[in-house]
Amino acid sequence: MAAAAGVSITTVSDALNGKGRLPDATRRHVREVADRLGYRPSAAARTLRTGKSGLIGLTVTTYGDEPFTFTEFAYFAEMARAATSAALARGYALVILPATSRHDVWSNVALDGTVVIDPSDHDPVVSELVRQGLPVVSDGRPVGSLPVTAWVDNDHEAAVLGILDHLADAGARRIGLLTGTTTDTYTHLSTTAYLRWCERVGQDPVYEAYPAHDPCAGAVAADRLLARPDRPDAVYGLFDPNGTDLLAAARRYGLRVPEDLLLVCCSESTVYASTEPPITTLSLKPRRIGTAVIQVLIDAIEGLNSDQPVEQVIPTELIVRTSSQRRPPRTTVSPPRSPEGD
Amino acid sequence: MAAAAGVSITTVSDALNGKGRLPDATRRHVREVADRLGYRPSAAARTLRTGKSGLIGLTVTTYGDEPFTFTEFAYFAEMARAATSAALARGYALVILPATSRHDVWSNVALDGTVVIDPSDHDPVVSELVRQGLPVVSDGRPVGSLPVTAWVDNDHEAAVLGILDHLADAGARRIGLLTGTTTDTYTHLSTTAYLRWCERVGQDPVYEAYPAHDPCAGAVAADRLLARPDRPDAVYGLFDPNGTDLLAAARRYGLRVPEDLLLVCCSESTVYASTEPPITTLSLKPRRIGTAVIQVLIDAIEGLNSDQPVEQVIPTELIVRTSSQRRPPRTTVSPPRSPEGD
DNA sequence: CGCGTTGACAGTCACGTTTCTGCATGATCA
DNA sequence: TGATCATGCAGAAACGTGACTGTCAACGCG
Repeated sequence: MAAAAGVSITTVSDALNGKGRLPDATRRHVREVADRLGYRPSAAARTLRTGKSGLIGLTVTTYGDEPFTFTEFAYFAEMARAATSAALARGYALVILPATSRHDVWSNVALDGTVVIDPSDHDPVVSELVRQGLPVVSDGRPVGSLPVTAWVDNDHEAAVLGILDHLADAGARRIGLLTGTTTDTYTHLSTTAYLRWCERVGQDPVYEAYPAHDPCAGAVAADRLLARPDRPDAVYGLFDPNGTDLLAAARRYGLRVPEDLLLVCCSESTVYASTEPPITTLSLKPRRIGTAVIQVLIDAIEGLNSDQPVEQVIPTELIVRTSSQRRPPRTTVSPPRSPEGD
Repeated sequence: MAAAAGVSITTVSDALNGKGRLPDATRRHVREVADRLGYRPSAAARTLRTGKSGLIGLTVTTYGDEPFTFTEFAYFAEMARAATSAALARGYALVILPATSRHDVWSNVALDGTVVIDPSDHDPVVSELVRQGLPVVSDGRPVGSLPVTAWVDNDHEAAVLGILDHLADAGARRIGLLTGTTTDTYTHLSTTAYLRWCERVGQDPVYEAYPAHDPCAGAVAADRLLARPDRPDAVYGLFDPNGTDLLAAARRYGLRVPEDLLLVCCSESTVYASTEPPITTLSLKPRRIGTAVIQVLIDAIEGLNSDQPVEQVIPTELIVRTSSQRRPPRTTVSPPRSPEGD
């Protein structure tokens, strides 16, 4: 390349990167020759020299045996898509990596930083990355003493309390919860918020837990919840498929929604807008979370705000539909209390 | 690192890579020191030296302004997940990249090869990659003279013909099609197969087309289709959300499914198992496609079968549910004719 | 005893950048 | 006119690895 343009390697580098002291004529000449030859600088060599690869790792911690759960819930897909877009806009690309601690894959790729979705307690991958000095930003408040650089999350407790109040306002006397058996932050915070709410209003908790990654178990748990002698007259489901599962279970037991059973579930799926009846959902705003996570991470990579750990709270949105209203449906959108702005 | 272990750089390299002629004692010693120091060989340097990065690009060509459509259809998410798993199992990681021809992102990452989902005609990114000598495998038969290394696809024509026969067998007299306005292979092949089938059996084509990336347009098109004076008594929808859209439209017009209207749509979503009624879907088996694409690509990268271009056809699966059966539903699974085995 | 062979490493180069330093050349100025 | 200085570029080091090549001792064998 340098030879073809009749200049030195230095001149080529300076011309293409806009550095050095070169007259515009030389710069144009070099670029022209580069274009003609289809020359592309080697990313590997640049990474080796500069120490920056422009790559960001993306990990979803999972509980099943499959290494990934992109498709499991719409939340992950939405979040990943937003993160990819945001990273790209700042010149970074996302590498999908497994949450397992198998070093061979992780150490084979030069990363500038990592996004971890819903990290578990004492995640070995996170510890290793932090030890290497790489910034790690998590989607989801880190459990225990996980040493992440920053995190972004919703206020899950406020969201659950808002939903329970909403259901109580709609006339619910005994609100049930469909929750998970896993120990991640989301499940934990949501469940304890529910229990505290029950205690406050003096209602006996009515809930069923199941392994959230098992779609069959969700349907069974929904059925169990509605088969109980202390059957609830309103249910909030923590996971995306709970809405359809609960709807099917209600149908089996001859319960009309919303007349006999009020229903809300946490989901990003649009199918709940056209179920019969449409189901009220809580959106965690994965697009905003994905974008925020990437911005914070890239800021850390580029040393833009290394003063203190960043903790960002994204408000949720309750999309009220027929399933949680005893009165005739109004298709309005009302956000729950959100502790902080964006 | 070399100094810490008291040996030369060469010895470290040989010890960690299992090469050279070293006694096991030295090998163990070096590995022990490496573990203790938390030493990881530089991926960038290795890539520069070996010319292999262990990274595979993944691109979804899109038609909207958003750079990605992972979440748009469950197909993409499933396919991407399977591809990620398969790549990982062979020591490769996936990098999500935009389908745009902006060079700056593409040339900033060292790729060993690329997976392109549903490439459009004369895709500039594909041409550029092939020119660089990188293997490119596409999900979807390439249009025109797109110079991909290999491709994997379903036999969309056979699938459509199978569905139309299935609907005709169930008593349909006039079968309609909900299709797209885009020019991708899937839409094109499916639509022409429909038109040929109509010609063969002597039925006037009844179809509505809409821009597939616009979710609102889908609902409108479904409505249009059922509002026509020559209203079909069976409809096949080419895209994932068509099932719920058509179901909602049928409800508006007071049409019972399957009594007044038979319904099939192409989807990977499980929601159609629990709609009212459950809807028959065609699965393109995205997991098998994603796995196959990665295997073919990595084989090409590693030079395992460079003898000839690989073209692989994955059979589809028709999941028959209530919506396409006039007789009482039997929940059986019957694959359509599939031209080749796997 | 001489010679080839093998084991066990160390030395060195090259991968393709970026970046720092250095060297001409011509212009400016005292 | 000689000193200073900006300009325009070339040279060379370094990034950390992997693949050769080289060296030196020990050893077997005729």
